[in-house]
Amino acid sequence: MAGKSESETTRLDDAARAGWLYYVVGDTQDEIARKLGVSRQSAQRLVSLAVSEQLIKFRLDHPIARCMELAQMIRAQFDLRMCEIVPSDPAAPFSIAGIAQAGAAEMERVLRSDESKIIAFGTGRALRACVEQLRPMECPQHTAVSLLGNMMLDGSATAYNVIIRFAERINCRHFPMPLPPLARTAHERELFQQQEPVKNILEIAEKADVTFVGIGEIGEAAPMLVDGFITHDEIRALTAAGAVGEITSWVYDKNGELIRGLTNDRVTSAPLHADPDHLRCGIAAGRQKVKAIRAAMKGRLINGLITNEATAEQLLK
Amino acid sequence: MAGKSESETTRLDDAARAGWLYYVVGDTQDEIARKLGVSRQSAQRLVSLAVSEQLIKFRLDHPIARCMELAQMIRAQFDLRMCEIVPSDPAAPFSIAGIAQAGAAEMERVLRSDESKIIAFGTGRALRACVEQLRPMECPQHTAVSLLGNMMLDGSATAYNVIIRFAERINCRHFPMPLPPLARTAHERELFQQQEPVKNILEIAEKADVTFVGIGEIGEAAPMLVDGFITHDEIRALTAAGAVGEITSWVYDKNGELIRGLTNDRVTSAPLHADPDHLRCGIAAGRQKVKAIRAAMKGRLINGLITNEATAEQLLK
DNA sequence: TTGTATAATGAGCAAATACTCACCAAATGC
DNA sequence: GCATTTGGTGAGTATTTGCTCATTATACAA
Repeated sequence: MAGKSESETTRLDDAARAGWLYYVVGDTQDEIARKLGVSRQSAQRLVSLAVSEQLIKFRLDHPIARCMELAQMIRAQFDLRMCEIVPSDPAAPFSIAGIAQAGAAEMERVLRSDESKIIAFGTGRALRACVEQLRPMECPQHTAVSLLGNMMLDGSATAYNVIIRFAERINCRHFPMPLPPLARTAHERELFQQQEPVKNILEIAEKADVTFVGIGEIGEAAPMLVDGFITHDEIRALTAAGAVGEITSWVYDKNGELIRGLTNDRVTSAPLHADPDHLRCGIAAGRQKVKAIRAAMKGRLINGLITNEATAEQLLK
Repeated sequence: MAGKSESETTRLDDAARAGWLYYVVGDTQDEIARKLGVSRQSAQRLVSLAVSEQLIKFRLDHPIARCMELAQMIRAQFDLRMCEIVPSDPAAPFSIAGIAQAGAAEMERVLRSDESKIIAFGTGRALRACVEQLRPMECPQHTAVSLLGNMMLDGSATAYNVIIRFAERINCRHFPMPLPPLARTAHERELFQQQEPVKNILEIAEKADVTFVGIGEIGEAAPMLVDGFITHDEIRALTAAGAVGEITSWVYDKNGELIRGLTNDRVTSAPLHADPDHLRCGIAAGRQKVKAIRAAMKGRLINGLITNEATAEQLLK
C-alpha cells in the first residue's frame, strides 16, 4: 500500500510535470517524452491524466460582451450586488459547465482579503464543483461555516461535502453542521437546535460576511427529493402550496417568500436573511432552475448570482 | 477607430468563446467551428488567439507547481540543460530527503537508452543515496566510470562507494579508480597518473556522455575534512584563498574557478570540463551548500542540477 | 473610382495528438 | 501457489491540429 501510494504519487507528479510542460511551457508531447524519458504515448497519457485529474485548471479571463450585458441587465433588474454570467455551450446551453471556474474565482476574490472573514456555505453539485476549482491557498485568517446539516438521517455523511473540502483547500477553521438538514419532527428540530455546539455554529453563521449557496428547484427532479431527504408526497404538497425553489432546504414560493409549515417546520438549517450589507451569492444554472432562481432574487434571498448565458436569458424573460 | 475597436472586441469575444469551448468544455475545433458558424481553420485561429492573448489561463494545481517554477527560473538564470527541484519537507526544509528519488529517476532516464553510454560518477552521500534508489535493471550496454579515487591513504575503501553499487544494480561494466582522491604530493600524483590502468580510466572518464557529481562545501563541516582527506589547516588555507566548494575534490571559488595550488595540486580526480554538449548533473541540497552550488553553476562546472525547494529558493537570492 | 495595403479565408498538407488493441507485470483474491 | 484482475506499455492507426500559401475581402488614400 505504501508502494502503491508511492508509485501513485510519482505518477501524478509526472502527470503534473507533463501538464505543465504541455500547457504552460507549450512543449509538444514528443519533447515532453524526451524530457521525462518516456515514450510519446506515455507522455500523451500523462498529459491527459493531468487534465482528467484536474491537476491543470483552465480559466477564461475575458469579459465576453454578451455575458457582460446580460449580467448588467440582471444586476439592474433584480438589484443585485454582483452578477457573473459565463458563456453557454451552444450544444448544451443549460449545462453547468464553466460555472465552477467562475464561482471559484469569486470565492478567491473574497479569500484574498487580509481581514478575517466568515464565509458560509450551502451545499449542492454546483457549489461542490466550485470548491474543486479553488486553487489551494493559505488562508488561516478566515472561517468557514456550514449553513445546513451534512448528515443523512442514518448519520452517514452526504455526498456533496462542500465545507470540509473548502477548508482543506484553503486551510482555515471550519464548522460543518453535524445534523440532518431536516429533522423528523418540529420537536426534534428544537432538540437539535438546543445543543450547545449547534447553537454556536448557528451564531457563527449569523455573522457570516459572505454566503455561497446553491439553489434547488421543487419538482420531480428536486435535489431534496433525489438526495432522499423528502418524499414524492411532500414534493406534491409543497408544489400545491406554491413552492418553486429551495435554498439550504428552506422552501419558498414564486415571490421568494418562505412556505409556511410543511417541510419548513423541520428545517434545521440556519435561517435565511435578506440583509443587504452582506453578499449572499447563489450559484446555479439550468432551465428547470430558472423559476427558483428568479424567485430567490425577488425575495432577496440572494443578492448575488453566478449563472450562465442561457439561464440568464431565461431569467430576463 | 470605433469600428476597428468594435470588430476587434467581437473577435476577441469569439476567441474567448472558442478558447472556452476548447479548454473548458473540451470540444474539438471542428465542433467549435460548427457552433460558432465559422470554418475549422478560423476556429483554430480563434483558439490560438485565445491562448496567445492570454484569454485562457492555465494553472497547475499540484504540490510540485512551485518546484517547476523554481526549476524554470534556475534553468534560465544559470543556463542549465536540466534542473530538477523536489519539494522540501516543511519540517526540515534543507534535508536531502527526496533528492535520492529524483536523482535515481534522472539516472534511469539515461539508462533507458539503448545506445551505449558512458556514465561518470563523483561521490558523496547524496549520490550514494540516489544509487540506492535505482531500481535494478539490466543495462550491459552502458559503462560506469569513477571520476575520483575511492581509496583512503592507507588503501582501505571509502565509505560512499557509489560506482560499484551502481554497477551492481544495473549490471554494467565499471571502472572504479583505485587511488586516493588526493595524493600526498604533486609528485606522487604524477606517479599515480602514469599508471596504465589509471590512464585508461581517465581516458574513459574524458569521453563520458553523462556525469553525476555531488557538491561539497568548504568549511568546518566540509566532506573532504570530515572524511579525513584534508586537515583543518588546509581548510583554513583554502577558505583564505576564497574557496567555497568542491566537486570530485577539485576546489573552486565563488565564481566556480579552480583555486590555484593548495590541495588542487594533489588532486588525482579526472579534470573538470565545461563541455556544454554533455550533461554534468550536480546533486546536492542544504543551506550550507548554497554558495558551493551557485558557484559551480556560475563556473559551468555543472550544467544540470537536482536539489530541493528550500535550497533552490536560496540559490535565486 | 481605383490602387494599394492589410487582414482574413480556405485548401491542402505535415505534424501532433488520441485512440484501440494486444501484451505484460504487479497486485489481489481464492 | 496459482488464477484473476488491474493498470501500464508500445505499436499501429485514425483523428485532430497547425502551418503555408494562394486567394479574396476590406479599409483607406489618392
